[in-house]
Amino acid sequence: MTRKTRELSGRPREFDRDAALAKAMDVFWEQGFSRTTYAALEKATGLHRQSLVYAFGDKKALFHAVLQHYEITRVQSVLNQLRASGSPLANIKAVLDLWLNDARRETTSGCLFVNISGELGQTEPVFAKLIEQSTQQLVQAFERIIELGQMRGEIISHVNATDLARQAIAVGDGALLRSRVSGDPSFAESAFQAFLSSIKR
Amino acid sequence: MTRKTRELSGRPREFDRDAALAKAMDVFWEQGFSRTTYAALEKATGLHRQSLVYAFGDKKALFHAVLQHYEITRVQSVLNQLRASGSPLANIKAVLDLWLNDARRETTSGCLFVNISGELGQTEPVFAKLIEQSTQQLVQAFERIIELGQMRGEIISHVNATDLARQAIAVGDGALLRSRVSGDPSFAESAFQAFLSSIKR
DNA sequence: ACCTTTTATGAATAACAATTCATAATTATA
DNA sequence: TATAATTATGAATTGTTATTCATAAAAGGT
Repeated sequence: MTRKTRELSGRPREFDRDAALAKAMDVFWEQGFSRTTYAALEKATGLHRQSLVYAFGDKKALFHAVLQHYEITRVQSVLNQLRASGSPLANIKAVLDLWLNDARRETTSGCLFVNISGELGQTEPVFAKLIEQSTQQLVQAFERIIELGQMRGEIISHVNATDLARQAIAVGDGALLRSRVSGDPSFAESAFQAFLSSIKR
Repeated sequence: MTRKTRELSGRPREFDRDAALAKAMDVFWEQGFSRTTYAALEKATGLHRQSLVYAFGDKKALFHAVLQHYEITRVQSVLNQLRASGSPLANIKAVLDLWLNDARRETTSGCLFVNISGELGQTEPVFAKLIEQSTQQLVQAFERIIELGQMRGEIISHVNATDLARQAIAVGDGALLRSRVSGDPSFAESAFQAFLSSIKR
């Protein structure tokens, strides 16, 4: 049973829920779902496993909360960057730079959603749907900014904006994945460079 | 201990090694490494788990053999397609079509290497290196065909061939991953369409 | 002060999965 | 035909990990 807010009586929680979630997120980010153990979660959060169960439910429920936390803290910032005013190409470039930072990190490298996508596949519909929704939001935001860029003559217009938006996500996902496995961010740098150059008008 | 070839005496193996490997490959392809159990491998291959151990070694060794089998049967065919004579753009298109078939499959969807990349990360250097080598071969083959395409005027030449080659891999990996999670190949179709159109001169 | 509710924590348990054991079977060779 | 080597298969066993138990502690409400 997950307790959301403090309702009435009872011993107050000694730790910060979001801080614990952030620490747990790093573990799943690094190790995926199956390989993450409660021992690792205890070490990272400094909490007793039972405290995690009280606060978030079982392992799947905790992971679900982690995915939501990622969506709020990470995906949203990318969406904000895409929706910002200013030059469409500059906004896209800024997002690619955000992703490059993720590729360059030693631990928690790449994108949590990408890292676990292969592991989960279609076996966990709840998680798949959560990831899918974020992906669609990102595609839509890319689509809008690309359309704007096409209208302003910054971006090539002989390619469909929806297709270009999906390509952007695919390049991002694939490049971050490859850089994570190789431990070398230059793959992502290269791929992003090519993408930017090839859509520029 | 893995037995490679039939040397001398002893009871002969009743099953075909490569056929068993192909069946095992499908299980890992679908479920990844951690989630794959010997029960599932027994069911898929029709073999006793101990027979698998005799033939391939423990779970990691079996998985290693599976990865090599994938490299030989799948990666090589992509490489052949890229190195084929004929129009560079047509060759690239043919590879994207191969990948689309992988995206459209219900089971064993996507690319085995991509699917397990996120799960493994850098935790298993042997597997990471195997995947990395295949990736580099693919990048090189793309690079060559793209250079040729640029010389022939089929492909845009204001973008570096190496960067474009890495972008091609990134788009392929990312698109297959997204289509696998969503169960909808249209994402990959879209992304590939955009890639082809945007590199065409 | 007492009861109820919630959390903290050490310990137990239960489920599952990889590995190993033990034995029979099948072949080549001496 | 006896022996060594290898495989097939049912049955343990070992190890790991998520989950649950049990008890103490810390709050609010009456």
